[in-house]
Amino acid sequence: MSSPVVTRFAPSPTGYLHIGGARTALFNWLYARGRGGKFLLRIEDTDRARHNEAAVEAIIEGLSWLGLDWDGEPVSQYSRRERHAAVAHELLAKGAAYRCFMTTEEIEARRLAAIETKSRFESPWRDADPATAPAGSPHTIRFRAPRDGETVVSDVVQGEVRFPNGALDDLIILRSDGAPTYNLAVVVDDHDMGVTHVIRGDDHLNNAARQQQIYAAMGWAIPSFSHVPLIHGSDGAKLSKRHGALGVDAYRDLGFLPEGLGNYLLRLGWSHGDEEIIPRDLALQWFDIKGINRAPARLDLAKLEHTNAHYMKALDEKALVEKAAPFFERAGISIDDARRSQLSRAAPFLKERASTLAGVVEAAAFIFLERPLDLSGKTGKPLEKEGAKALLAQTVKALTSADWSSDAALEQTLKQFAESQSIGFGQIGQPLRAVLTAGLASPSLGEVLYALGRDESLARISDGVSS
RNA sequence: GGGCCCUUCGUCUAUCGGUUAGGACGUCAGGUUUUCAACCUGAAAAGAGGGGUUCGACUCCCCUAGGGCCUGCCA
Repeated sequence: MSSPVVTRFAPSPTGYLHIGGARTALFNWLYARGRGGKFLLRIEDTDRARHNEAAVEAIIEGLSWLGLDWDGEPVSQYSRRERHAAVAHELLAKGAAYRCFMTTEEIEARRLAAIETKSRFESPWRDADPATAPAGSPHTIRFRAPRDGETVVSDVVQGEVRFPNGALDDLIILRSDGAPTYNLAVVVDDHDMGVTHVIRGDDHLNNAARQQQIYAAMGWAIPSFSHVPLIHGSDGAKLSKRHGALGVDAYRDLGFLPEGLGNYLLRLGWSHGDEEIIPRDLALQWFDIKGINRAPARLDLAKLEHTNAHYMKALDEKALVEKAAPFFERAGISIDDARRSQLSRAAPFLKERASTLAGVVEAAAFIFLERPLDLSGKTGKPLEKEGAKALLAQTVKALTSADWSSDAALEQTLKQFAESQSIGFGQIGQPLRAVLTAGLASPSLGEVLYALGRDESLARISDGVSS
């Protein structure tokens, strides 16, 4: 019945994978992979200045990090420029395009005049006798777009969008240096690559009309178009640098997991009933273009964090330590074997309290404090209480002979100790927490002791007693 | 200026003519508690405005306002 789905992601190499681009890539990937189709990658580097290896690498890294794999090699649009030029000449031969000898100044003047008279911008060469052309002069090739009537783009997201042809002028498809322009290149490449579904940002909706005219002129089948709304910043304006992170690499460096960012991006502008947590396998099952909203969505960091926290909790100890290690290194805490084992003991409680990998570093700060801890000021206050230090000294004794194999056992020891002294847990808990963590945010005391380990814990308490 | 798109709680969204307009994040208030979180319970919070169509509109149509995209020998 229907032919296999082929989608593509076609970013221009800007130096990073834009967060909005990541979302359209995700949509394309899900649509293709969820239907046993192909997902292709093409770099829109028609403009020579954009033909830049490092920028391509950044996009590839971003996609890989997000777990979006593509079929075949990434296609460089630049490398296909001869094919594009050939199509331009084919259009010329068919009479669907013409040579235009206008200079930049002439174009500028005509354009202003067209706005002035509210008429369609047109090149005088559109209807000129080719014989009158100044032979050998530099010229562009323009597409001969229909003057009258309308072009109707049937968009899966936007519905039927009608463009009066009078508003669409004859665009240049081949520059005077022989290089193709974007609108020609996209059409030729999408056709040659067998793309069946074009899913892209709605900043291209207007282009779709022009592109459709080229498809028609070439007699090519028009792919299914889906123009998805752009992502906006928290103030509703187009996402830009002042809104913060733009590239997915920046979100990675902030400590977000690809699963978390991916889930968040998926829910931004797309929904499946009331579902919020949608792992990749369910996304593959559920994703459909029909669920995409028509209104632009704003990026909300708080919700991203919440979504990410969910995936943090799903990480096992080993993965958590592995993934968080670079964040510790960056904070100047090198992770040796001893620290690695402290971290993995603490992992179950750390991941409960951190919504990002960077947050793990904060949550684990109490573990890597250097002895002796700074107990000055408010931090040491619980120690000033009558009998607090004596109580701590007793606690050391109780803990020395305790079972250190689990946080629950340690918690139990502390509870029993408090009972044996007939005091409330708070009385021992407060000074103990002070000397163990110097007042930093930390998990339950059993967990703190277990994470620090016997030697470090007892040393910290003794430090406190003699402070 | 012209063409096109959009408009439900602060934010992401559900609703496909009949609902007390639902959920999630965030916020606030309680609970739990040895700190910070997490967690649990509850609350406040929305159909941009105006006209139609209809027995009945968030839902369909029109206008207005606001926002966005395009209008390049950029993509």
